[in-house]
Parts: sequence; C-alpha cells; structure tokens
Amino acid sequence: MQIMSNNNICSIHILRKAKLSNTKIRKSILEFLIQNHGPFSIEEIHQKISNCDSTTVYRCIKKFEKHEIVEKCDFGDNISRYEYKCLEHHHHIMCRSCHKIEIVKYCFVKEMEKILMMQGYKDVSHKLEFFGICQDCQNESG
Amino acid sequence: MQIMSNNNICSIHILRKAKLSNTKIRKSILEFLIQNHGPFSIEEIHQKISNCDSTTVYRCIKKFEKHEIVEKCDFGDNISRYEYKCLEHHHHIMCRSCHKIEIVKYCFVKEMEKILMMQGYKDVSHKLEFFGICQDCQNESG
DNA sequence: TCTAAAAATGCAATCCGATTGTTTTTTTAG
DNA sequence: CTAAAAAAACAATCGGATTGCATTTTTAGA
Repeated sequence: MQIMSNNNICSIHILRKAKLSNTKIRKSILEFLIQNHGPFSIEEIHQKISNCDSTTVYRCIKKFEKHEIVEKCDFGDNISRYEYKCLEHHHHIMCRSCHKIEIVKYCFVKEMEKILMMQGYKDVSHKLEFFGICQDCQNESG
Repeated sequence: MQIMSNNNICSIHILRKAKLSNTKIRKSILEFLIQNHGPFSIEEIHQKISNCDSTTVYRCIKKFEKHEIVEKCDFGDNISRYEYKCLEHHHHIMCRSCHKIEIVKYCFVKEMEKILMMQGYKDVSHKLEFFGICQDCQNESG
C-alpha cells in the first residue's frame, strides 16, 4: 500500500474516466501533477518525466486540459503553467522577484490582499479576468 | 477645444511626467489608448498607428508599462493586451467564443459572476492570480 | 537657433514557447 | 492474437516577442 501505487491506480482511473488511453507517459505526468501542486510549466514537467519528448508533454497536457483534468494558469510571463484540477477552488501568488508560487485559499479579492500582506508578502497586487459566452454568441448558436 | 487636441495635450503631459521623449508615434499610441478602452494587442495597436514598425509599438508599450501608463492583461491565449491605466479599478470579461472584451466594474468575485450571468453571459468563469514580494526576497534585498 | 549627446525608430535577425505533419510505435477492442 | 485507432518521436514550422545595429529624431545646453 505505497503512495506511489495509490497514485498509479488513481491516475489510471482518471484516464479511464476521461476515455483517454493509458500510457506510461500520461501516467507519469498525471502522477507528478497529483503529487506536486505546481502549477508547472511544460518545461518543468518535461524535466521530471524521463525519456519523453517535450512535444508529447504539450499534447498530453492539451488533452488533460480539454478533459478538465488540469487547469492552465497565466502569470503574465508568456509561460503557461498547469496544475492538477483538484476540487477546492483556490488561487495563487507568485513572487515578483523569485517567481515562487504559493497557494491562496481565501476568496474575496480585497480581503485576500490584506491577508496576504499579513502573511508577509509585500506590494501585493492581482490580476483577475472573466470568461463567458456573450449574448450575441448565444443567439447565433441557438 | 476639440477632443483630439485635448487628448493631444493630455498625452504630451503624460509623456513629460514620465520623462519620456515626446514622439509622434508615442503620442499616437497613447491617444489611441486613451480614446479607446481596449485592452488591445500590439497587432491591433500597430494597425491603428500609421507608418510605424511593429517593433516600435512593442518598445513603446514596454516603456509605457514600465512607467505604469498602461497595464497588461492576460486572457490565456498567449497574446498580451494593453490598456491605458485609468484610475478606476476594474476587470474584464472576454467572450470565449468571439473574444469580445467588455469592462467589469464590480469587485467581489462570486458576486461578480452572478451579476455577469444576469447581464446575459453564460458559463462565466474567472482567472485570478496574485503577485507580490515574498518574505525570502524581502530579507535578501534588505 | 545651433550643435552635440541621448534617445527613438526601422529593419533584419533571432529567440523561444507552442503547434503541426509525418512516420513509427504502442494501445485498445474484438 | 490481430486489425484499427491512438499516441509518441522527431523534424519542421509558426508567431508573438526581443535584440542588435545603422539611421533618424529628440532633447538639452550653449
């Protein structure tokens, strides 16, 4: 009953559920993302997975994203980062200086900034963007 | 007392204040961004400015960003968009289908999603990321 | 207004994250 | 076990962004 084999079973189940074929590389990526919160760049994921082309990581992650197994995060540096989409809604804070990423659990923006400053972060700011289907597009497809 | 000349004066003042030299291209870009909310991609700005290399737009916008005259927005499509940094704090909503961008004035996330849905948007989601200087980096530079 | 120094621009080249095409290999379903 | 489908490797390419350098424009001081 090792953690590794649990995660292995877990990743197989996730792939099955999404009707994605169950390959070594996909399992490795998924296990890595389940065990480590991230979010991680493709480059970072690629380095952790042995004997695998980075293109394959790109394609796997795209598939995972499409099936909502992972979620993309943008920190405005033109590098996409991905994390395993766990149930709890949360956000992140990236240090402007060292780029370390930490989890933020609180959920109201202004309150969150205050709490982060109390946690020791300085010069806290945030980026928030919304996405949705606008009225025009709903009418077109309807 | 035309709007154009007001904006012209305005853009000159902004450049002066930031100690940036006052060129035709910079004025054009700034006037365009003041008159139109955006946010706009470099490509979009470039198309609006006559006889100007896109590299110059990149460089001007970088300068403006550094001097906090414009602000970068990321919508996760690997295209940076910029808007004139007006005083009022606000966010945006981009249609997942047609990519139209609208302003969002409200400020509490969950409440905002509800209001947007009442405004006619469907499947509303959001991305929120924080930035700051972490404790470790503060200690290093101190 | 003139002039030298500093800054901005245009153009070409390049960078780099991401994507695509094609062949080979692996996985799946029966 | 086998044929069809999917994934992986590898090379090529895309495209937004950046950089280097020669030329032009702007600025600041006389």
